[in-house]
Amino acid sequence: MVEKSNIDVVERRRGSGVKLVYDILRDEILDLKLAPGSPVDEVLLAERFQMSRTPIREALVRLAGEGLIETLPNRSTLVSNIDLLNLNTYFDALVLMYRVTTRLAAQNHKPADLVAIRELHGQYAATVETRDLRDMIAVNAAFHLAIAEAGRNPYFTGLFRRLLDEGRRILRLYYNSYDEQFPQRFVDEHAEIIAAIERRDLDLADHLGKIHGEQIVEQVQRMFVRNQKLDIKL
Amino acid sequence: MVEKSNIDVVERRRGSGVKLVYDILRDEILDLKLAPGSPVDEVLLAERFQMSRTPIREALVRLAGEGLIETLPNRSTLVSNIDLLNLNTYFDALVLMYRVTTRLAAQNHKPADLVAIRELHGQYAATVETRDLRDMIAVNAAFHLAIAEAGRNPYFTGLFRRLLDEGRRILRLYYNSYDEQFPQRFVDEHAEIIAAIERRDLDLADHLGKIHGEQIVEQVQRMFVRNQKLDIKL
DNA sequence: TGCATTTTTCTTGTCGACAAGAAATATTTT
DNA sequence: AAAATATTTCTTGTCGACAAGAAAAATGCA
Repeated sequence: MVEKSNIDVVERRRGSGVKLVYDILRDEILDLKLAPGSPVDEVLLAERFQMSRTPIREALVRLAGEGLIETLPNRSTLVSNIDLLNLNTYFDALVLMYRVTTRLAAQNHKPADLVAIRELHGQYAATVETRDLRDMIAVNAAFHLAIAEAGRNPYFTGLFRRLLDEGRRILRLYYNSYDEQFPQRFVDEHAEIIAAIERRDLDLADHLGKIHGEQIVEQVQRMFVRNQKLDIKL
Repeated sequence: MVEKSNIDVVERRRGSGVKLVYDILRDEILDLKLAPGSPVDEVLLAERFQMSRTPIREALVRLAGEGLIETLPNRSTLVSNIDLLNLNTYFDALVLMYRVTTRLAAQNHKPADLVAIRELHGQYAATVETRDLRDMIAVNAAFHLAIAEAGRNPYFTGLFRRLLDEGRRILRLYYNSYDEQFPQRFVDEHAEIIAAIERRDLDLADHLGKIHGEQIVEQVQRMFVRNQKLDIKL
């Protein structure tokens, strides 16, 4: 009979460790399981993931490249803070990317893209029913990313992905005050956007993307103001 | 008298090695001193820079994060190829960023920004006189980046920087067929852009940015076609 | 000779150990 | 007791060595 050690030393494929650590830490940062400003200790991570500091460090370098962590030379590395003072620059970029990606999707999409988009649209509608915020944020991001992919411009898709990631953190900040009525409206707007893309109506797609983006922005700003009034520390 | 070794073992500040390697390799890639597709050997680089593979690797991970090199797992790492088939998506993104950054600069600039922009404008005019293409490309990029900085949206600035970097590589491909008449026109257009920014005329700045971007695109496309006719391998 | 298989080589991926830098703590000096 | 200085501690940065994986070369076999 094979003896099973109580410490799981998992056999990993060479090279997979970095991706594992990167993916997990990235999710934990974006879901605010790791609070902004909290320290990221290489030695602790090495113990936690049962590997040496080298692959841990590589994952951290990648995360730093995306701005998710910050490295203070010779001292420590921290989870990046969310810059709430410059939220407007974030919103500017987000709305423009909503417009551009939706417009390009109307222009460049192929039939297979619409299948994928509709699939995610259905998933989003389902998560709205369950009222699970984490799923809603994730599926909504995936839905809009699928539209961006259909637009076939990797430069825009890349920036959009980063903006949606940052949005995961921002939305999570407002978890409690999340207004439960607006998701249904978003489902309808998503449907309109899909229709415009399918009809290849570039200007309408652009316009709907703009409205949709601006409504999300407005919603977040309202939550922001309300939280400030409630004196919630950010 | 102090004896000087013929091997320069330079005393470096701890942590500076990565930045050194990163900066040099980045420049060499963007100036096409390292040809797209050519191998990047960690051991060779370690010997060249007189340091161990660890900091070399960290620099390479960062370059990979920006898409400048590609890593084939367990095998080799290469300088990324320039995707000439999808040039149009590149141009789409570039023109939009020209527009957006110029518009935002008109909206958000402060007096100090204009000083910096004008300084680079002067430098650009000077490099046009010398007809040194490498300087022209670099200073032109710096000029437009300064405008982007004045727009104060780091998301746009980041994407724009990457696009201008990629442009360094693309322009260098066409070095020989570079048309010597258009730089002077660009100097004049730069002056118009500065004036629009100073007047805070958002729509005009946007429009001029668009025209300027499209003219660069047109120029590159013309060179592209001419090179294809001449049967130059790309 | 032509093809499959084994061996070698070459490059990357991972490790454990040590050094350097900065902050925190302890010590000395006035 | 307060300030300056020395020491310790803690985390990151770098190193040299070795292992793993894949391609290339060499070998064996029909």
